[in-house]
Amino acid sequence: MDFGGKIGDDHSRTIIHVDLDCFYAQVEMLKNPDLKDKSFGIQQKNIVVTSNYKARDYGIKKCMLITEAKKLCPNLILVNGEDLHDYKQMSQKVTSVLQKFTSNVERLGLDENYLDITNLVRDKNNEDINPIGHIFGDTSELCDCGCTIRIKLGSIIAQDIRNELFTELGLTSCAGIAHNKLLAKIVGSTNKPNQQTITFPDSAVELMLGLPSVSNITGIGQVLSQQLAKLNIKTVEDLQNSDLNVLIGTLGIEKGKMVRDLSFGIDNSPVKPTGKPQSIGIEDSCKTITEKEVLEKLTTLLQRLLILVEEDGRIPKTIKLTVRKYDKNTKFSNRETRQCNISTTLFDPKKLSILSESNEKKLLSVIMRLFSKVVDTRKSYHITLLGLSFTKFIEQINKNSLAMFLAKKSDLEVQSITNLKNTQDKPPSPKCIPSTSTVNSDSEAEHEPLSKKHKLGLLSKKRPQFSDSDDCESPSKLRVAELKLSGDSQNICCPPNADEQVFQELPKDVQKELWEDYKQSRDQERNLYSQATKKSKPNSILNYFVKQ
Amino acid sequence: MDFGGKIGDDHSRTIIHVDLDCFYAQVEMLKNPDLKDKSFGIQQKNIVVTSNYKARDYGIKKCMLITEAKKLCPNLILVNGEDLHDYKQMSQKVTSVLQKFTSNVERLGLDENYLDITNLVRDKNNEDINPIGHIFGDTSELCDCGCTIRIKLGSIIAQDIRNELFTELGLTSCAGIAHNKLLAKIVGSTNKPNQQTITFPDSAVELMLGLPSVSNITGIGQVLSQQLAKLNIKTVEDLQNSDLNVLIGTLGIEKGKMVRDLSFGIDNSPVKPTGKPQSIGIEDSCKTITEKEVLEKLTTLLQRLLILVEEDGRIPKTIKLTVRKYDKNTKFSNRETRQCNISTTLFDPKKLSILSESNEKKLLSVIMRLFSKVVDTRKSYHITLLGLSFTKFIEQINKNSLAMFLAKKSDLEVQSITNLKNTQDKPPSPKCIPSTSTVNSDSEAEHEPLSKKHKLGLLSKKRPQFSDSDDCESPSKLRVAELKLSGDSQNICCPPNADEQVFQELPKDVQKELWEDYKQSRDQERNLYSQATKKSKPNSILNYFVKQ
DNA sequence: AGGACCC
DNA sequence: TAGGGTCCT
DNA sequence: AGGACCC
DNA sequence: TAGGGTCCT
Ligand SMILES: Nc1ccn([C@H]2C[C@H](O)[C@@H](COP(=O)(O)OP(=O)(O)OP(=O)(O)O)O2)c(=O)n1
Ligand SMILES: Nc1ccn([C@H]2C[C@H](O)[C@@H](COP(=O)(O)OP(=O)(O)OP(=O)(O)O)O2)c(=O)n1
Ligand SMILES: Nc1ccn([C@H]2C[C@H](O)[C@@H](COP(=O)(O)OP(=O)(O)OP(=O)(O)O)O2)c(=O)n1
Ligand SMILES: Nc1ccn([C@H]2C[C@H](O)[C@@H](COP(=O)(O)OP(=O)(O)OP(=O)(O)O)O2)c(=O)n1
Ligand SMILES: [Mg+2]
Ligand SMILES: [Mg+2]
Ligand SMILES: [Mg+2]
Ligand SMILES: [Mg+2]
Ligand SMILES: [Mg+2]
Ligand SMILES: [Mg+2]
Ligand SMILES: [Mg+2]
Ligand SMILES: [Mg+2]
Repeated sequence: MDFGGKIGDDHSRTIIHVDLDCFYAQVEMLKNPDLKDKSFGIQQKNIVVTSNYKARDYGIKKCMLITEAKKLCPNLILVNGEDLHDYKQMSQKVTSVLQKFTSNVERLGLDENYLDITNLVRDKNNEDINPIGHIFGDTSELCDCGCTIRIKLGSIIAQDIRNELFTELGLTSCAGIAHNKLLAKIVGSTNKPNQQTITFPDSAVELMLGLPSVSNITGIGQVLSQQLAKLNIKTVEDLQNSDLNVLIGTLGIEKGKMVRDLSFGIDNSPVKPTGKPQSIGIEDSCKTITEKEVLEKLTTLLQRLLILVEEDGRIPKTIKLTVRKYDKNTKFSNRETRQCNISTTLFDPKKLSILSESNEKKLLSVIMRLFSKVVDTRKSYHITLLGLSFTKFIEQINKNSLAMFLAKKSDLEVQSITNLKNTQDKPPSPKCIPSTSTVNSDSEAEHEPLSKKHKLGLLSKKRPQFSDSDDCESPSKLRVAELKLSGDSQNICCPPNADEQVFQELPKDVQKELWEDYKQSRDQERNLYSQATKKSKPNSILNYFVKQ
Repeated sequence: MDFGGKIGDDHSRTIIHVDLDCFYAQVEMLKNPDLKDKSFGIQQKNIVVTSNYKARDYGIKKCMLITEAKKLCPNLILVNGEDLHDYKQMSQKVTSVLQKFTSNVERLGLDENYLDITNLVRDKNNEDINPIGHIFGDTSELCDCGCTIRIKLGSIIAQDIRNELFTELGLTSCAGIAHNKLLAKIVGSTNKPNQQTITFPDSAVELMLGLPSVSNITGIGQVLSQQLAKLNIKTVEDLQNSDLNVLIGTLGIEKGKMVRDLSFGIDNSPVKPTGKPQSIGIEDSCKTITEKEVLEKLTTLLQRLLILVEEDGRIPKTIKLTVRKYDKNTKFSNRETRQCNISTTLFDPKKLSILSESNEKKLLSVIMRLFSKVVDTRKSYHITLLGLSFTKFIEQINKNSLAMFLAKKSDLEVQSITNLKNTQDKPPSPKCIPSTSTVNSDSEAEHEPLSKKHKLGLLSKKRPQFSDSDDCESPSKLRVAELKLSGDSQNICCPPNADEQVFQELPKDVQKELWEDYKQSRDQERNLYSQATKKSKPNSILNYFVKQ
């Protein structure tokens, strides 16, 4: 079943992975353009969580200690990024832009998205085209199953997408295009920032072998890496050459097979459309606070959380408290959580962010009750982190969620915003389109080709404006392009409650039949019965229960 | 917020609870009618899990030890009931019958179902009617919010339902009708077997006070009972008179409020439509088996399990092993479980119950690997129970599940099978209709008014046949009855992905708008883009990864 | 993965 | 205590 | 409720 | 190490 890892490698899909450049830093530069020509980092307590590319020239790394960063770059400017509110907001805008291309968009963290664009590039049978951007690997022998042209077409869509992110939101990004998620993500990281790269299935092994260690493979984390290290498997090559039975022996059949497949660049995991969040939470670490400070902190956290809830729009059903206690031998993360359901009536559906005074007291008392389950409040205690999050929400059925639903079901719907003239005949105008093919991997790549009038105020509600006389065509006018999808199943949707992924894999005629069945069926109201006149006598007596 | 427990008691719904009489025993009597005039129990290892009502006359209780049962009734016949296959099959048939009345049917165990029949009795504005069956409580002062007539109408539907269960499946049952699940279930148990009982909101407190102890309240189990006992709360009256703040103090706000509400008969929990099972499992206890017997047992369990899977029709994604080790101080149940995902390709979609030889070996090896995670197989061990279950399944989108889906969405659709003449003008013919009003609570109530020709062979595929000349009208000819529902929203369905319960609570016009929106929206295929010709140069070099 | 609940 | 299930933590 | 994974 | 998230056990 498993010869060298090549068996079972599905070439049928085309996936784009989009990763924003130094995301938090970009958002801060949009908020304060003065930062653009300076080296700065985003500070969260003791660490620089990310930095702009100018700062990276000094050797600043993500999640570096402030002290170390300052050693490398004494003039480093620090911008506080402990409140993720603005980043989350921008992140959602990014995903919304991507969802205009396909509804099958999966988020990963705040700055990454996978798009399954198979439907957008399928069955074109086109003449060969030149892809946009970088190509990883050898191109002398390419697979002829159809994946090659699809991936090349994918590079055009990726350019579209990145253009749109830039013109609509002012954000630069990287993209990777491949036949699976793993490869798309990894290949996209080979040319940063503000570039895009494709790779074809035959280069997968080479791509994977370029990774420094197995832990660089998405899905292989600390624990798995350590387990593999015990088997003397440290590099991707080690993993490729490992004995599958040995892997299965210690990792189980599931992880064993998966991990080895990954080392060959094989990854059949689907792009799973990300819906509304499963949880909304905030946390704040602190230097060992005691006793009554806890209530204050929690009150503040709750206020902030409620704003996020209001932006989300759903009423939460469950609250969870996270506590980290001071612990000298802090090897393991030692967080503890308690959760409980909350009354949905605590919230005013018209204004989720503001609780009545009494409801706020109630919620806070619920929270403190959770706290007393974690901490023996009779003794003294030292807390180093408090978190609050809501999980589970009342399902919304408003216009918005209905629209969301419709978007999900119409997976074949796509809007292409490619400016064909630009991408075909001449290099993209630096005024509206992030450069790609002319960019090298050196640090000069970081320029942002924004016109002055294109300053996007993050805090202003308006979208960027374009003058008609600009030499860049308006990207907001969506174009219906010329290539037609073959195999279009017009007006066929995945019936509700049906698994969309499964549905998409069904033969077209079966899809059609299922959809027609669904449409035709309508409730017959037969819910009728007649009066009855039969008498019956009331029951009596205490302890009337038939025992057993 | 909480004065005596009366606040927040929602009278708007009408709920029927159906509970089959001595369920396993009834099924065995259908399989072997010779048992009908004998006292017998259903044996599972050392216990009598249930018995027919003839046996109960001797004092046999559910879950009684065999030894004790034999003392009470030395001639007790024992029928082995360790394999639940036939009971599960019949249970599903019961639920299917009930789903003809409303799609909102919630299962509880194998022999109980709740039906929310609000839509079937709503807004009738009818003249008063006489309810069918018993009435619990005082009827001199009844609530005039509309709940009274709805509950009375509910008794007619309950009779319909019980008739249908008897004529279609040969099963007798009890029903309780009230404005919430708690009361419906409890009031139904006041007259057993083969009877039905209604109660009105004003009798709720009296009904609850008739329960011997708080543990008789559904939702209050061993742990909660013990916690309450520590607070000196043992009877329902104790609970009603308890201090809510004290309850909240030890149980938390959630459980505290709920438990006290329950003691007053307040229960706003919705009837949640039961879909396909979340898990399918079997287990077998044994007298401390060792070493290699385990593989044999597991092999047999797997064979049996696969038959259930085939009957379910979905391909499982996860397997779970349960192990109970021998433990002298067996105070707590000490089961341990391990689970893992399994390859969906192990199964032949055409024949789920039969694995290829190599796939069976693979699955068994997966199972044994799970076993070795629980048990240190190097030492000797003593296992007293092995269980295997599948959890998580590939979502089906076949004709069956589509039909299921359609049934769910057409919640207003109902088929009434009432023989109006029978219920209105004369006592039900004992030949087809389970007696109700003529039945007393004595042991004579257990008769089954089946004609000889009405023997239902559980193992025969045929439904019971009725001769045309029978004095009972064919129950399989569904009748459209005379009472029309007001407020019918014809052809309005709950849009997919929308919470049906929420949807049902929306104003009719909003429901209509949402449904119309959904229907009108159709995908616009705009998924088109053009070729691009832009050149780009292939990338190069090993260890090309932009670090960080 | 275990716990509490239900039949 | 059998031999099933559900949802929560 | 905690664990492993991702950013 | 911050301050978020996801799904599994
Ligand atoms: N362990 C981490 C990793 C990242 N982030 C945040 C900060 C980043 O800005 C953002 C995106 O993560 P990336 O790894 O994509 O990093 P950047 O986008 O900042 O930089 P790059 O240009 O390398 O993608 O998530 C974080 O909070 N904690
Ligand atoms: N702890 C329990 C309780 C019940 N059952 C099984 C045997 C019963 O036949 C069936 C239904 O449970 P009931 O409590 O409804 O009992 P019966 O239907 O047997 O009797 P009754 O007529 O009292 O409802 O479930 C079980 O296996 N374990
Ligand atoms: N065996 C059970 C099943 C349910 N409930 C009660 C308590 C739960 O709080 C409530 C919620 O049931 P849901 O099915 O709605 O589950 P969730 O609370 O998880 O909501 P969601 O469906 O949004 O996940 O039902 C219970 O007490 N015991
Ligand atoms: N953080 C994550 C999320 C998912 N997965 C992988 C492993 C899971 O086995 C697989 C399944 O994802 P699903 O969302 O399909 O979840 P389930 O396996 O629970 O299926 P179901 O949706 O039927 O519950 O995804 C992972 O490794 N890490
Ligand atoms: Mg990233
Ligand atoms: Mg990034
Ligand atoms: Mg990793
Ligand atoms: Mg029962
Ligand atoms: Mg019963
Ligand atoms: Mg109880
Ligand atoms: Mg368990
Ligand atoms: Mg946790």
